[in-house]
Amino acid sequence: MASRAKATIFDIAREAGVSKSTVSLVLQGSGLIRPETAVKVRKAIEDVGYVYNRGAANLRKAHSNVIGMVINDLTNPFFAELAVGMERVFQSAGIVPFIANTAENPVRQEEVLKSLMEQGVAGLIVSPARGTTPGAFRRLEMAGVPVVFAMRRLPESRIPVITPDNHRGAYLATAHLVGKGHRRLAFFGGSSDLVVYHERLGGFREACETLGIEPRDALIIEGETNRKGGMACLETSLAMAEPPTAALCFNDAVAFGVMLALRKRGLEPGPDFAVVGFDDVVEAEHYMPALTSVAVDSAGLGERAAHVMIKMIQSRTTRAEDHIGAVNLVVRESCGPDRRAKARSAKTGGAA
Amino acid sequence: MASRAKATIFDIAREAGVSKSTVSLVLQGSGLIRPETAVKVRKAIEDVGYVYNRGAANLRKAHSNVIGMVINDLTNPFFAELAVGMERVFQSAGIVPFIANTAENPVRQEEVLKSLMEQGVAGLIVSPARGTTPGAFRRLEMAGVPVVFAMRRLPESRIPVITPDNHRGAYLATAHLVGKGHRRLAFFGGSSDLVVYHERLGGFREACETLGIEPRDALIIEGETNRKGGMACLETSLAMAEPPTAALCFNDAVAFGVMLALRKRGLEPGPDFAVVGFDDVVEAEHYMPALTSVAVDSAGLGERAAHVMIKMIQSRTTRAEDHIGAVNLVVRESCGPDRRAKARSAKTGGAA
DNA sequence: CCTATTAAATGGAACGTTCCAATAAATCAA
DNA sequence: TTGATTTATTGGAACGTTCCATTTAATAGG
Repeated sequence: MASRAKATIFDIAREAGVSKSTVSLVLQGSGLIRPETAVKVRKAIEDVGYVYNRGAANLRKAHSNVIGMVINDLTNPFFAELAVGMERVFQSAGIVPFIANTAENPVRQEEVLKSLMEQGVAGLIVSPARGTTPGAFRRLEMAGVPVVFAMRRLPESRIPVITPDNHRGAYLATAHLVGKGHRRLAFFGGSSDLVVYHERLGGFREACETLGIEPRDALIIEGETNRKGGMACLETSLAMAEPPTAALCFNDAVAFGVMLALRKRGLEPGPDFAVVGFDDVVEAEHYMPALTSVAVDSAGLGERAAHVMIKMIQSRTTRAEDHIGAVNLVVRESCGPDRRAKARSAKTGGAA
Repeated sequence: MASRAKATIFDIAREAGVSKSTVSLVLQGSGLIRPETAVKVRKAIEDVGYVYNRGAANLRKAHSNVIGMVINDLTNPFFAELAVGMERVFQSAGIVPFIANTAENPVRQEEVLKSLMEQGVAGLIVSPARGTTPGAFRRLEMAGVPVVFAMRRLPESRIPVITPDNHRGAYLATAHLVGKGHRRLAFFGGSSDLVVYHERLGGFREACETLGIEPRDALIIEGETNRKGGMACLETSLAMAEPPTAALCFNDAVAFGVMLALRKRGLEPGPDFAVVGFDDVVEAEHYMPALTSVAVDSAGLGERAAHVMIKMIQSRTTRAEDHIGAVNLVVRESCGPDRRAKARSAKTGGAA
């Protein structure tokens, strides 16, 4: 119970009747010490209730084994998945990553980054907060700490990026809607301060152009990237002279909002108005109706980001190639039956 | 680009033409140094691209300002909320907490705890993984590190706990069901290796007893604490001779599963079978039908836990009082209308 | 039996900070 | 002026580890 002064390797040394250097060697698992000595030392370690002081060690050693993951919104399961994916590979590499949340706040992010640096991290994986200034990572670059961006990129930056293929995802989703016979489309939610927004919107626009949808039939409404934003977008669009009949949403949360708003108006998501989401969070599958969405495999991207980081650390470089992850459209029920074909019976088997 | 050897306070000292001690004082914001000197030093700090080495400082200082939060499942928004609540208060106290995820795995938890200790944390807030052995925190107690448990408690442990009033929550929910006219009830999901389970189940049982429900009409089915578990529980219960007409679920995820399974059988959650959840996650409000659930204010509990931790650190104690957070039943649509009010026409039991 | 080689263990310096005691400079009381 | 006091600044010794250069012990080669 009494927590007497913290035990150090000197205490262990005394207990085991060896020198501090020997203890240090044992701690590092060096093969230079006689097995019986090692056993003796390990017993002493146990007896004195020793806890390794990594701070002291890092003072002498070149590199720490701490990696920081900076996430913009942990309450969003989508980003939580990303973190979990990274953790998985770090774990198997014997590294314990520390996660910090910025709550989408650039000031907070600055603090977090500073703190992590002071802690002497070996590397940083960051999903930058919205509104991050381009200079925010200058200090890190100066310090030569390897950094990779996950899920989001910054406008102009040489830092390697791991993101899903947003452009293609949006293209696929839009093509799906056109294929269902829709001719007046909308892109709901998101705002232009996010690079992701431009990527997804770009895919939407390209699909419209390629597939012969007039620009005036491709409505774009910015909005919050949550349920509320989705509800607002739908209301706005339905108030127009020639409202769209289908929408690609910036993400699933927006899509859920749109479906909620439809229901509130007595419209049925799917038959009455087609909705596609983006991200394919777990909820999407269980919604009523199940949401068609672009799956991005965020856990997989997390794993990839972690691998890249480990490589960077090993090769002591601060550069790496970008990685664009494959996406695929998961078709469920929220786009209803084909518009031009006859209405099929309501019971569609959920394609997974 | 070139990351020349890390700058230390000596480099700053040379640059500013003062001694290292002066620099140290400036870094600590001591009022002892002349303002003009401080300005000079701060400029030098900026110029050399200095980053504070907290590890070195902690070696000398009494304690670090790092606090660890160990969460059993970050992908569960419920626990993510808890983490965010804690973060909020730590932030305003100038502390950057590090979050680590154990993915409900006691072995992983052990590693995480060890790593955090080695890092020299000043305190630890833990939501223990399922199946944590009672001895898992002995080392921490020996080291005199303040620990508080959040959301979950361990069977026998002197470590302070911050949890919602599970017993009362379950009691309220059960009473609500009885008040709606249900006489054959069920408790779905969870398993007895979790203390929370016993607390919630206890509330359910007490309510049944107090309100005159026979034990044989109070069905208890253990199961996974996710959607799948909920679906399984419902199936099992409906296969019985006299199936229940209402269920209190271990948590919202189970409740969602139950509702899903009901729909799959062509039954309407609410009118045909009443469902109450526990935790009141954001989704609950938006589900179809909206889920009646016991709100526990996890962010609030997180804040409370953080406050307790800060107190403990300041008063250098490892003990504190438990705190049981208030809960309240949020009534929505998943329990349908009153049973006795309506004619007893709709038979709910053995569908199929 | 002596020396060369290998194996095992060790002492000392260094890492970047803080803190204490000591100094130097400026101010005050007499 | 002189000593006492206050105000700013400073050098040196820790803190707990790692790593290098040595020392000591054990083994092999002749």
